[in-house]
Amino acid sequence: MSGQTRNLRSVLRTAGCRITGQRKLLLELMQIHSGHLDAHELYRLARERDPRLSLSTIYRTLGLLHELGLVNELHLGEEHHHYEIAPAAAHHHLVCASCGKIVEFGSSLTEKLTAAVAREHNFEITEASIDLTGYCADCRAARRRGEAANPQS
Amino acid sequence: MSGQTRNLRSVLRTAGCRITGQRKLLLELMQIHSGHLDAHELYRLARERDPRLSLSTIYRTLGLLHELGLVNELHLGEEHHHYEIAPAAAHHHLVCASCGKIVEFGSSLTEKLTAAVAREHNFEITEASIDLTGYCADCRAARRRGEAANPQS
DNA sequence: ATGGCTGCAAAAGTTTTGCACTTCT
DNA sequence: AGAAGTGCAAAACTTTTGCAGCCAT
Repeated sequence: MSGQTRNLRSVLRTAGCRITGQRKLLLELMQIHSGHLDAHELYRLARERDPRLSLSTIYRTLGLLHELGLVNELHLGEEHHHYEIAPAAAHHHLVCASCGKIVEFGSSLTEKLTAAVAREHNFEITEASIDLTGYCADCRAARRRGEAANPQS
Repeated sequence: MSGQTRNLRSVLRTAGCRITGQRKLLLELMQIHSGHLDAHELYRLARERDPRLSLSTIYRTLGLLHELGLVNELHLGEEHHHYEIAPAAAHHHLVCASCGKIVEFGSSLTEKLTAAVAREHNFEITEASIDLTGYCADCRAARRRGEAANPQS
């Protein structure tokens, strides 16, 4: 678990940033919940371990990590931002509208797509965000059985 | 111009909603500026014609139109929401990070992509949002000449 | 020791809501 | 007339900022 942690820390250090307890904690939490956290969720988790940690620190840290390219800022649902540790390989999101489950996917088609669009519109593309929404197999099955879908834990 | 307007109005009417002056105005503005407006921009434009119109009405109207599927809610930049009249054919967005220009694109590749992902993950996909960010030809040229990029009007 | 980082509190910005009043049908 | 819609003001919520003190380096 600490291989990736050390990696992230070294980027911070190289950038001339200090490795504080708060930053260590947040980095670790983002890795454990390798998924997609929003600021409040992260705040809640962090305060279980360090009750004095403030929401400003969350935002400042996420902003910093985002600037350094260590985390991505996602705009998935209708609401606020979500963040994820920036993956080495590009990937995108498939969201279940019923239970909120988020599945990551990657596909060679996505690269073909961005290349085609870049060529056609003479853009230099630096970021691609592909978010698909729909219903997962579980929720479709539950719906067929007349059950309510349960939101993700 | 009123062909599309009548179309939108009839959807409202069918849904049992009233056609008020405010709604007519907002619908018309969204069509004239067929592009991607945020709530404040729309508010500003609307008040030029009806200075009493309130921001709540903007949000309530956009929410209503969104529910009826007449407008899409976009989460392009980092900030607040943008809205656009829902196009008949799916299209997606290419945003210049320098001048803010938004280009719409559609591609048969996008449909292949969603179909492939749906099959692979056993999802029923209802919405696809593909947003590419980068630099347009103009801004790249300006940068080469050492000029600052001008934000879009 | 010193400058970056944090917590706190307050502000700024976006979106929602309660309520009295207006207006479409 | 009656219900849906609106304006206004206030609240809720997310995110940012100023500042005094703290702590990695």
